[in-house]
Amino acid sequence: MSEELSELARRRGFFFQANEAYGGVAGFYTYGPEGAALKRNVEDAWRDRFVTREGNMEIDSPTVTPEPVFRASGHLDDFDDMLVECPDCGESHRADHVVEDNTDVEDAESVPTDEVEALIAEHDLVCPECGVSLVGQPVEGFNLMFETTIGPGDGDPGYLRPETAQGMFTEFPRLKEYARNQLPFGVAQIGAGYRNEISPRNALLRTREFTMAELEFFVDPEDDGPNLDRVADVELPLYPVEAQQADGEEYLRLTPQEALAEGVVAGEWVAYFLARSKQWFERVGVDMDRFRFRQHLPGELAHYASDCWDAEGEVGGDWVELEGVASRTNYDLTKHDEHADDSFTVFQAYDEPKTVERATVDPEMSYLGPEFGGDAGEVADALADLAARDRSAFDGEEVTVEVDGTEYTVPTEQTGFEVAEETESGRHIVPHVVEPAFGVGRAVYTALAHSYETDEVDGESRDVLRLPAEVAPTTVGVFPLMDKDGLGERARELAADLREAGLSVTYDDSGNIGRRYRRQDEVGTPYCVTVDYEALEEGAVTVRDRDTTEQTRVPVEDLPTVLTRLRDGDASFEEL
RNA sequence: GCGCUGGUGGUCUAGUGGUAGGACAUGAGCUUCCCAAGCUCAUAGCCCGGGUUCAAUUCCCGGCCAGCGCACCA
Repeated sequence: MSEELSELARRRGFFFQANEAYGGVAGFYTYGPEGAALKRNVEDAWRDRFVTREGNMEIDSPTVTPEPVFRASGHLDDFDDMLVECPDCGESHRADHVVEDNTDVEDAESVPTDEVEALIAEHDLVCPECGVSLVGQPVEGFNLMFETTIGPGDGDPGYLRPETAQGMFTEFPRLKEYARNQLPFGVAQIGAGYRNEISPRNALLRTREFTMAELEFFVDPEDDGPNLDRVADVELPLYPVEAQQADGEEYLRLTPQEALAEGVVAGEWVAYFLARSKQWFERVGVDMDRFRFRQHLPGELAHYASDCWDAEGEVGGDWVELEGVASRTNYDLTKHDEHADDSFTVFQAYDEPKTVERATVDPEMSYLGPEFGGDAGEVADALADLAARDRSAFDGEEVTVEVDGTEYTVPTEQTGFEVAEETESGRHIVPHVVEPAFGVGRAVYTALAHSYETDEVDGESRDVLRLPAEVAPTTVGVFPLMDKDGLGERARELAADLREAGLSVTYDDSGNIGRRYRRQDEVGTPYCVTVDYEALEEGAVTVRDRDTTEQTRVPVEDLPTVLTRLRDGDASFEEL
């Protein structure tokens, strides 16, 4: 199955290994003419669904990203695996796991590699596979991010982004302004991501450079969720943790409301995006009989996620992850708020301003300065913290605070302590994020695999890609029945007219008519138009439907409208 | 990264220590004309490097790539 599909993909120009003229390198693919058109159409459909129709905004941020961003996001640490190889059997093991499993060391992942080597020597650890000693074997860090240098010389370290999401997070301070500080709002991006996979596999399914389409949807967790009535009729095939642990293949088929009511899905926005995702996958050609949402097992969750559902499609007997809908909580924005200079919060006004009592200090610095010298500033900060935390500490004559292990005692009258009423009109919150993140190449591959069929027409087998008309690389093939008696000229003219009307058109006059139909079947062209003698006389042509191979006559002047409606799903072939 | 298998026109393949044959596809011509028709002609190939040899696409070693399994990982 996947072999046939790869062969078709190569032969017909959907996708193929990149740089083959130089031997090629694993994990990189070029989309050929058909594939690039298909991919673009899939992306356009995604943009239509998750940007335009949701009222979200789209950005386009750099792929090269400076190191501090990933230090903040956690990718520098958490995308870095320590590997140690057995000298005897050659197995590679996660060095931190070997240490954690055999010593009382916890969180070995955060220990430097040379110390991990020392730990292995100290405890005389052995290969979990064959029992040979690992002492003296080098422990090597392997970070899945591609590293680069920004600028000349040593420059600044940078990385190719492993996800587009960080672009939405790092630019959040400006984006929230564009959203006029109103939650919820969503920011989307379609673009390349990079992961230096140890072992790229399965054509487009695990590559080192790949296109993702990600939506970061920022919400106030205390606000109401989406209007689920709009997706009330969508049935979600859910495969929750409990079902997986019971080793069952039983899926729950629930609407978003039911899934929430029964506690299967925790978040309203997650439920909403699962429904929208399912609709979108169906729209671009994923077979709903080979589709499910699988909940991440606890140990499977990424470092930033509290809950995650994967959209999966079955290809060749394996389930392929197509999308992850993750609750990223406020992890990322909080991290960037800590590490970066700007503020990653949104001011949420209360319905009614609140009056609160607040304990504050206004220390007399002309006293603290001479008394504590260079530590005076920190003492003042400590007093402010203490006031907010425990106002009773200021009841006596003196107040004592601790800074870096040293105690400082200050007369209360010098602290400017007071309890005052303040009016609060709102609060600054760090929004939570719900993230539907799609692998575009995986969606394209799965749509191809699910569309690919071999059937029989008049006893002859034919390969056909039953891609939805909306995403098919070419919408219409135009053929002269024969290239003579003016049929060719008329057909070329018609092809040009249809292109002018915005349709993707292929012209073909080579070989007999049946062969030309089969060529278009193989690349998934949904409609073919043939110019015959009657067309010259009556001004009507035959339109042939890919899936049924049936034909009907349509007046030439109606053709641009009819074909456009067919492509956009505003009409069906049977209605013609 | 380890193991197994493989790498011959665009695609799929046969075969050989003396540089290769087929099928499909593609292009031209004739013919035919609404579902892969026929004939003629044409284009086009032994993954890369090293070794053995008079001679390597073939044998050996290494590499790269692919598929699968393991490991790793979204």
